[in-house]
Amino acid sequence: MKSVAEQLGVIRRGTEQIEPFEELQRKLERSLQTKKPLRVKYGIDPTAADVHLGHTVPLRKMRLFQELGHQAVLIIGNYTALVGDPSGRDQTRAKLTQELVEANAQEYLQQVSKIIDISKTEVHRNGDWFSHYSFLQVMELCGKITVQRMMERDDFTKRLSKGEPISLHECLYPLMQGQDSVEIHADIELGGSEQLFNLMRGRHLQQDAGQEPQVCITLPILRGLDGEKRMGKSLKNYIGVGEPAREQFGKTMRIPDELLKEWFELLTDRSEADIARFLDPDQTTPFEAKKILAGDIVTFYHGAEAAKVARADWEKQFSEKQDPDHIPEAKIEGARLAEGKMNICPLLVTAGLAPSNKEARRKIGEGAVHIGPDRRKITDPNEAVAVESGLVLRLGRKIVRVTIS
RNA sequence: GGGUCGGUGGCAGAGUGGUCAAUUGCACCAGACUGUAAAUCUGGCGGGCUCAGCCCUACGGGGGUUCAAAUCCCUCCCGGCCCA
Repeated sequence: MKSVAEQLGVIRRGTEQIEPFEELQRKLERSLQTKKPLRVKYGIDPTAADVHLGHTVPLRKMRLFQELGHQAVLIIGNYTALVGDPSGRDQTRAKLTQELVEANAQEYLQQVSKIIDISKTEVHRNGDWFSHYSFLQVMELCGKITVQRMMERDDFTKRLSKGEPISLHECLYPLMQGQDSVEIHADIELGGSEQLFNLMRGRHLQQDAGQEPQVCITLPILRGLDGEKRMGKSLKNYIGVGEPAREQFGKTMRIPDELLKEWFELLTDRSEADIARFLDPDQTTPFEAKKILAGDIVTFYHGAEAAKVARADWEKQFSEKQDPDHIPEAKIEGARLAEGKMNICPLLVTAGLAPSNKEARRKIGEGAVHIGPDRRKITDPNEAVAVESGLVLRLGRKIVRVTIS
C-alpha cells in the first residue's frame, strides 16, 4: 500500500473539496497501520438506463480508491430513485415505477463496470433496508433535521421564491442518502459538488448513530457538450459510456475549446504536465488537443485500436471529405423496394437519418442530402433512388451505409 | 375546506371567437464560413400525401355553445398564492 502522502496526492487531484481534510488524513493513516481498507461509498440513482461521462467523474475517483486498495461500496438507489433527488433541480423529478428502476439498475451495473472493478465492489440496493423501515423509523429519521435547515438548501430556496412546488417527500431524499451511509458504515462518500448537503447529512446521521462520520469528497460537475450546462440525459448534452467509438469521438470533437481543460482533468489520467502542453497553443493546436482528448476517451471505453480507427475515420470523413472506412449500417427491407428503387425521403427515414418524411424533404431543400460514392447532392425530394447494398447516404454530418435484407 | 390566479409546442413566454400549426427568445437541425470549436450570416423546426396544394392531430382531460374555439360555458384533474 502506498504511503499516506502518496495516497493523498492522487486522491486530491481534481476534487472540489474534501470535508474535513484532516479526518481523511487520519483515516488513511489508521487504515495503513491496521491494514484495514476504507469503505468508500458512491450512490447512483437508476433514473435512466444510461451512464454518461458526468457520472464517471466520481466513479473514476472510486476506481482510484480501489487501486489504492480500499473497499468500494456502490449504492444502487432503487428507493431514492423513487423519491428523486432535488439537488440542483428546479422541479420535482418525474415518478418512476419500481420495475423500470430495477431494469435500469441492471443496465447501470453493466455500464458502471466499465469504470470500476465491479468484482471487487460491494453493491447494495438501498431498498434492501428502506423497504423494511417502519413508519416509526421514518419519523425518527425525519426528526433528525429541521425544516429551516432543509429549506436553507439553495435549490429549495430558489423554488420557494419562484413559487414552484416542493413535495414533502423530496425532503426525505437527503435523509435517505445519509442513512445509506449509516447502513453501510461509510468512511468516505463521493459525490458531485451539488451533493455536499446530502453528503453532510450522512455525517450527522452517522454521528447520531454513534458511528465515526464519513469524509465527504466532492468532485466538480462535468459540463456537457454545450459547454455550459451540466452533463445530463435530459439535456441531451452527454456522451454515454456505452456509445459506439465513432459517436464518442465525434461528440468530443464538437465540444467548445473552453471545455478541453476540465475534460482532460476529469476524464483522463493525463498528467498536469501533459495537459499543460496540450493546452499551450505554441505546442499543440486546440484541434489536435481535442483529437487527443477524444482518443483518450474512446481508448478508455473501447481500447486503443478502436480509438485509432475512430480517429482515422473521423479525419477521412471531415478533414478529407471522403467516405470513412467504417460506416454504420442501416438495414433496408428488400420488400420496400420497387424495381430496385425507393423514394429518397422514406429511404432517409428508414435509414434513420431523418425522423420523418417531412424533415427529410426539408433537409433536401436545404442541400444537406448527398448519396453514393460521388456524393451526389439530392435536389428533388421525389427522386426514386436506385438502392443497392453498399449505397452510402449522408444527411449533414450523419452517414450510413445501406444493406438490403 | 374557502377565496383567488393559473395549466399553450423541449424550455421560457405571447395570443383571449375566425387572418393560429399558433408572435418572439433559448435550445435543436441544416446551409455558407471553418478546426463537426468560437463568432457571424441564412434557412428550418407536429405529422401524412400524388407536396407552391390538400389532409390529419395539437394549446391539462372530458363535454357543450357556435358556421367557426387555444380563445366562451360546464365539469374533472393538476399547480401557485392567501385564508382555515
